[in-house]
Amino acid sequence: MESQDYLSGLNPEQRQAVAHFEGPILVLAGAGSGKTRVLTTRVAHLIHEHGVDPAAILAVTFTNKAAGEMRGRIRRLLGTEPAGMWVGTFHAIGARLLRRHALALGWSPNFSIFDSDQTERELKRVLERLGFPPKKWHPQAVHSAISGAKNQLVDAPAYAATAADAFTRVVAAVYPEYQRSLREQNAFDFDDLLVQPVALFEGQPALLGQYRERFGFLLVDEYQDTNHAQYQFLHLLATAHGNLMVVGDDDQSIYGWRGADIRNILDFEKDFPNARVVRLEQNYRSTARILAAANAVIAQNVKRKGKTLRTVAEPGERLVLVEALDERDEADWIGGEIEARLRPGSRTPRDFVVLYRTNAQSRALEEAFRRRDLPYQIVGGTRFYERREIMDVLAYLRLISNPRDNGAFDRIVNYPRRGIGDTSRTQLLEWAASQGSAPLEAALRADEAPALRGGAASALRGFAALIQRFTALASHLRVGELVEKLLAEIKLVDALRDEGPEGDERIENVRELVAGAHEWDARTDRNELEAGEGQDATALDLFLQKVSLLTDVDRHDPSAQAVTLMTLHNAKGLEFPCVFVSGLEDGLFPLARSFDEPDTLEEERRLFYVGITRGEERVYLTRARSRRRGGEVLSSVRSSFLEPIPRELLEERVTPALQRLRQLGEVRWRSGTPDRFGGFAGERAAVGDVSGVYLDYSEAQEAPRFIKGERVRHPQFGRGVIRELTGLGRELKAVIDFEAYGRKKVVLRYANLQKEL
DNA sequence: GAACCGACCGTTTTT
DNA sequence: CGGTCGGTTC
Repeated sequence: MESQDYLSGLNPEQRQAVAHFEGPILVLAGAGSGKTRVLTTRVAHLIHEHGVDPAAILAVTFTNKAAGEMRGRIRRLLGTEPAGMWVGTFHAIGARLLRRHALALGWSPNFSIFDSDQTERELKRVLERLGFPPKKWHPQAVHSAISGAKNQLVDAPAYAATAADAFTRVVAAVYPEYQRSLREQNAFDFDDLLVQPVALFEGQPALLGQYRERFGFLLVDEYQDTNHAQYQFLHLLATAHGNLMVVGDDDQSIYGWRGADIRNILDFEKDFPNARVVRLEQNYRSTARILAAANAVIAQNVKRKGKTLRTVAEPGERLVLVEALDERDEADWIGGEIEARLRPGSRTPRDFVVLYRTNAQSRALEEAFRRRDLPYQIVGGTRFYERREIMDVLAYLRLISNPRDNGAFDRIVNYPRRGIGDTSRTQLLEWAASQGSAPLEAALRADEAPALRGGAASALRGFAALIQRFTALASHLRVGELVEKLLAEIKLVDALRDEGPEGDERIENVRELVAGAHEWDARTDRNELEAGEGQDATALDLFLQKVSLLTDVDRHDPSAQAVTLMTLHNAKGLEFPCVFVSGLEDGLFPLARSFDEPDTLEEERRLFYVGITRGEERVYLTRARSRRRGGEVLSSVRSSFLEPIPRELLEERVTPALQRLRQLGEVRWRSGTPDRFGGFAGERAAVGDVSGVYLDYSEAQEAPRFIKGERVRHPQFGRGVIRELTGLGRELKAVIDFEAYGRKKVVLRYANLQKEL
């Protein structure tokens, strides 16, 4: 292969980036500007032209799937496997490092990775143990506080030093305990996969030196979404030689809420003063009209590096702006439009994607698609690996792999039922704690526990023996065989069948898991097992760690003949001929809470920008006049995000149902104005559907109006300050910090609040 | 020890 | 509205 072969198809800027050899480089790559191509081609170029050893390259991608694709494309460019190159997400790379060096940190290589669910269960246990009622201090909230701290590389002592109010003091107490119990269980949470490698490197300069030497070239995709821990990780490795290429787009930074720091990309040139900067502004994906709309939207943002996408593409069709009656009508219209455009040979279901802001919106769409028999695949929402039956099987596997995983033990000790109830379980756990041993160990010797009934004790022993037997099997069986043997042994399918109708779907899911395990066996050759990951990890360990890091997007199959349904967040990096962005209503998109802070509103807007720029040929922007949200019907106004789009780019339509309604004339719609309630724009309207006639029964608001931050007096609780206002009309609720009673939520209709002057 | 039933709660996005 | 949790009952 000659380098001009793969360089010839590139534009000058792309070529500049690809040809860059040593030193730091920032590639600001607009949507659809061919950044994946630049990344992969540069890797190929490094290897082919500069003779860089593939093993000296570390490439970070945003999803596992992207990692696989990148490796594949490089292989095709080179004609050989880039052996030894590391490609993966930050989390996967972190897990890989930890597997190699777990012992140095006090973990062993068969560690469990706790997902949010397991993390929150563990936090709940810790909260209880420390005497904080989990009802008052939500494990979820504590989790997000700890997660935020970890992503900022703030450890437990540092956190405690800054804890100021009641909540942070609780977190400060929980954090070290939680960390201790992770270690006790030989487990890491997601955030640890980023934080612990940094701790490892910082604690062991010699080891860091080895990796610095090994990874002479680093490449990072989606750099705008890195958080501080990831930043630190990269800098530890890259600062010495400076051979770091980061690719990203500040306009597509959408993960601020999980700690991503947009400053990482904005300040790259400060971090590396000698950095080269290349801008990719030529878009190859979308029509000129789609691009013009996207540019108009993103131009509203203040905090950006500033770039404008160009295209030589045709103007294309105008964007279609659709107004529907409600979410059902919206979904139905979308389904109808897709159906009408399906032409075998040209448009097929996989050409379409429907995007939404919140997962809850998928329900109406799903129903509409079912009614029409349109094939669809939902990405996200209830994830495959979070389904109960899957979690159950995985809990078995996790316990087999890591006998100290107490969460897994707890989950399956009595599933399928083996006569071990809460009482026996509690007794066992207490006894185990008093002995200082893990529950599984204790179960093995359950007959020595004084408090346990004989029946329970022997059931526990049987269970522990079963796990032990499979632990032995795991060292030489392939994962697929192991799972099948396990399922037969515990008779899970029978248990599921007994659960009645929904058991069938669960059985299907379990079968899918088994198939997945076999597939994984087939793809993972022995070399990888032996060479890559050290002697101590079994195939099962690797499988589990891999599975824990899989995301929904990884399971998305773009070749399946189905319409894709997913959140805007999940759509990053993907493209489709036809894109629907739904729910464009103030309060939903942008989401109500984001109105308060300009930064958050800008992030929301970037999300919209991401949505529009997914489209190649056609973009639809849909909204509903009223929408059911959590039991109440809200009427809403069009999203303010639509305003900057020039009218001549748009074709406005209404759904047939709304059309009919308009012809009936004279309907009093009291569309809500962005209000002083600080919350959802719009007001509650009781909408009755009587043969297609919608009536507005919303009530006059007689209650005095309150605003966020206002001082009020409550007949019972005394003085306080309004912190949050939610719900509308009669359902308006306020979260108030009372001077004497702390935080309470009250319904204004009943509370009889007075303004405090 | 398990099944059923009612109360309550939350509702952004994800590795 | 839907799901989870806790309590009650068999």
